[in-house]
Amino acid sequence: MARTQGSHSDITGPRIHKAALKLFAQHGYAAVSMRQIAGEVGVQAGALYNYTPDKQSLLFHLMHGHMDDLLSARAGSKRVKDALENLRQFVGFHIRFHLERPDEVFIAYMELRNLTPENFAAIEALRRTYENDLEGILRDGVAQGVFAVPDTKVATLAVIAMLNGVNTWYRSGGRLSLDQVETIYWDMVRKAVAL
Amino acid sequence: MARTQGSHSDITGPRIHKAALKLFAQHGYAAVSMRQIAGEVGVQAGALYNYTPDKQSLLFHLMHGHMDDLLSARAGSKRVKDALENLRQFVGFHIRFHLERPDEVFIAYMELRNLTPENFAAIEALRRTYENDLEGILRDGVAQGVFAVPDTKVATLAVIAMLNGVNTWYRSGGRLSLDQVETIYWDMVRKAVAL
DNA sequence: GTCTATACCAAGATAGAC
DNA sequence: GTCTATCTTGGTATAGAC
Repeated sequence: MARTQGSHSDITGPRIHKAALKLFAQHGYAAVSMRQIAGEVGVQAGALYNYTPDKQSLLFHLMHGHMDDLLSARAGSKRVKDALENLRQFVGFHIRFHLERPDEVFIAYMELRNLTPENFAAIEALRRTYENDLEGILRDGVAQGVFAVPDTKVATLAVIAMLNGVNTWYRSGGRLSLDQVETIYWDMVRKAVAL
Repeated sequence: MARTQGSHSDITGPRIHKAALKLFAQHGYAAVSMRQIAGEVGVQAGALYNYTPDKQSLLFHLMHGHMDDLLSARAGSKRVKDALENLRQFVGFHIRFHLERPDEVFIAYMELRNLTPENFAAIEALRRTYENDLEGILRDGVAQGVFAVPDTKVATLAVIAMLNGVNTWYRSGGRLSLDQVETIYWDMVRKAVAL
C-alpha cells in the first residue's frame, strides 16, 4: 500500500534524478517544472529541495555524471599501435555507449545553453577531452600513413557528428541490429578517413 | 527620435519574427517570454498579438518558413546524370545554405519537441522531403556502380548528420575559409560513399 | 496599431508543522 | 524527510483607451 507521507530517503534521491532525466529529455529543461518532477517521483515539490539546492544543479548533475561515465568507460579501452584498430574500437564504443543512454545523450547536447556559464565551461572541458581522444587516433593514423585527412580537428568533429546521428533514428527491435548499425557506420568512417 | 507610441505596422511584423528567431536560437523557445520578444522589438507584449495568435504560431512560422526556403533553394539545383556530381553539388549546397542561416537551423533541430503534434508532423514531412532528395542521389550512384553504401537510408542520415555538424563550430573569419570547409567535407563524404 | 492595465495561472523556492 | 501552505515573481493572453 502506497504511503502518502513518511520517509523514503533511501531511494528518493536517485528517483529524483531519474525523473528529471526522463522529463528533461522529453520536454526540455526549461519546459519542465519542479512540480512535474516531484509528481513523477510521487512527492511534493518542496521535498525536492532536500536533494538539490535548485533546478540548475539538477541539470548540471545529470550532464556532469553523464560525461564522467563517458570518460570513465572510454578510459577502460586499451589503445594499440594500429591506428585503424583504435579507430574501429572508438566507433564501436561510441555507438554502443550512446545508444545505451539516449536520454542522457540528448540532454548533454540539447541543454548546454541552459547551463550557467560556469557549469557550461565544466561540461565543455569534459567534452573536449573526449574529442581529443579521437583526434589523437586520427593524428596517429596520419603519422603512420594509414589515414588521409586534410584537417584532423575537422575530421574529428565530422566523425563524431556522424556517429551522434545514430541516436536520432535507431530503435532497438527495428529493421537493423546493433551489429549491423555498427558495421555500416564503421564502413563509412573507415572510408572517410582512408587514403 | 524614437517614438514611444504610434503605428509601426509596416515593419513590426518582420521585426517580431526576427527578434523571436534570435531569442529562440539563443535561449530556447521555452525559456523565452513574449515580454522579452516585445522588448527586443521595442513594443509592449500585448502588441505582439496583432501579428501572431500565440507563441506557438511564432515558432511554427519560423520553422516552416525555414524549411520552405530550404526546399525552394534546393529545387533550383539542376540534377545531372552523374551521381557523383550531384552529390558534390548537394554537399556544397547544404553546407552553404546552412552556414548562412545558423539561427534558423539551430531552431529547426532543437525546437522540434516544442511544436504541437500537428505542427511537428508538418515540419517532419518537409524534412523528410529534403532527405529523400539526398537518398535519391545515393541510390542513383549505387545503381550506376559509382557508390557503395550498404544502406542508402542510413547513409543519407549519416551524411546529413556529418554536414550539419559544421554549424556547431564554423565561424566566418576563423582558421578556415568556406571554400576550405566545403573541400574538406566533400573529401570525406566522397570517400565515405565510395567503392 | 500600440498602449496601459490586468486577469489568471504557474513558476522556483522557502517556512514551519509533523 | 515530507507535508501543506505560502511568498514572490513572472508567464501568456486579453480588454479597452487612445
